[in-house]
Amino acid sequence: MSNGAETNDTGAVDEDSSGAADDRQPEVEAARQKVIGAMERSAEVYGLNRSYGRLYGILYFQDDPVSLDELTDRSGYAKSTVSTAMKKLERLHLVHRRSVPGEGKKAFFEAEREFWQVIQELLRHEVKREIDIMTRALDEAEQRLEAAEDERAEQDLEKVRHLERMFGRGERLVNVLTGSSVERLTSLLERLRRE
Amino acid sequence: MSNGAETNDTGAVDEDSSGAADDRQPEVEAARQKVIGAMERSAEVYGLNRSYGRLYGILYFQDDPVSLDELTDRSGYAKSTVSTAMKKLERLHLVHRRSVPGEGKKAFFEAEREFWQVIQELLRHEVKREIDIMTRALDEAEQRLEAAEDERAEQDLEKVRHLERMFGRGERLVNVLTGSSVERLTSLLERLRRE
DNA sequence: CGTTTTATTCGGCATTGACCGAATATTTCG
DNA sequence: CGAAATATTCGGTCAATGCCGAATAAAACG
Repeated sequence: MSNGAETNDTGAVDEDSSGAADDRQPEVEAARQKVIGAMERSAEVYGLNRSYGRLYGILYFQDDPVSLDELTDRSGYAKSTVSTAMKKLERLHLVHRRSVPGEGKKAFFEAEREFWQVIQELLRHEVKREIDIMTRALDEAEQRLEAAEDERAEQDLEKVRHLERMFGRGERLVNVLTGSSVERLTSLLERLRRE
Repeated sequence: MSNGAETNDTGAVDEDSSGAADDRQPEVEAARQKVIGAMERSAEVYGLNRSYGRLYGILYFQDDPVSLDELTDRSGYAKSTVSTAMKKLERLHLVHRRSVPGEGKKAFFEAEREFWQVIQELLRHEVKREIDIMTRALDEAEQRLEAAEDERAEQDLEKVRHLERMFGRGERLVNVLTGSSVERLTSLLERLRRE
């Protein structure tokens, strides 16, 4: 607990590129914390844990990959907590695990900073899988309902088919979104806005 | 607990339009349960509770608005649970609260069956609000960093601006999506696929 | 192959959240 | 306005989750 203020209480942590400790300039640190705080909030809203937002935020501002130990220092969480959090963040494609040549087994992490990339991966894997499962359930339900000749069955059938149409559209949308490059999609968006 | 099988254990619940009890045709009921089960799963995946998926599913298959008491019967949950669940589902724009003329205070609910509608409302309210909050945090961070003349600040500034660009795009996307009718967007999607 | 370094898993505690039934508030109707 | 019908809130219980530190496993190194 009391995680808000103790982020850099360990004092002289060696810094990545500029070489200086990063709690020197209080304004810079305040700016970072502002953004990281917003990320924590976002994480919470989108169904994740605040800690994930925090950890992602820490990574976001580091130029070079960060080791597990350094992350535990910077975040204030226990190593085990960070380890499991990293596993989840990796599954969400929000961070990447790196290994650094001279550093043995040590694991390093870096933030994926292109959100569109993250969204695409999520669509490709999680969302697509959900659509597939739903589609299978709908198909099976449709077959059962077609077999049963019943007034009740007719009404349900209509509703099931409505769902099938919507999920079909969803699937096509996902295909388009995951099949295009970021550039193509942004230019498309621009065109859209002007039309 | 044991929610899977006890949905219609109360026997003769009066049925809406067709007039017949709906656990007569086991095939029809099985089809429904298949779909409702998939909805429960989906709810879970998208960060909601299984019970919400279940309640939505029950509503989805009813032609006419359903009262709280009937929902309680059909779902097996306590009235208080259903009440709070409905409040949340309303906030998510997944169900609408209706009042029926002759029925006094009694509240009725019906499912919003057009998912795109749901998504648009969600974008318009929740997502937009999140984007706004993040944007404010980023602006403030940017100002602080512009004030501090520091090598460190430069690097952070770059990253903050990167976030601002991404969220700016996100906002424009949300605007386009919420500003267009379903028809326009589906036809657009079709065009997109063919290009 | 043992030792060292590092990551992961596990058991346990504290917090949170879901759900319930009872109590309370609100609305409608006579 | 009082009584009846209905919805909501509240306190409590149980399960799930987050987080920790210790124990274990896995990998790299000499």
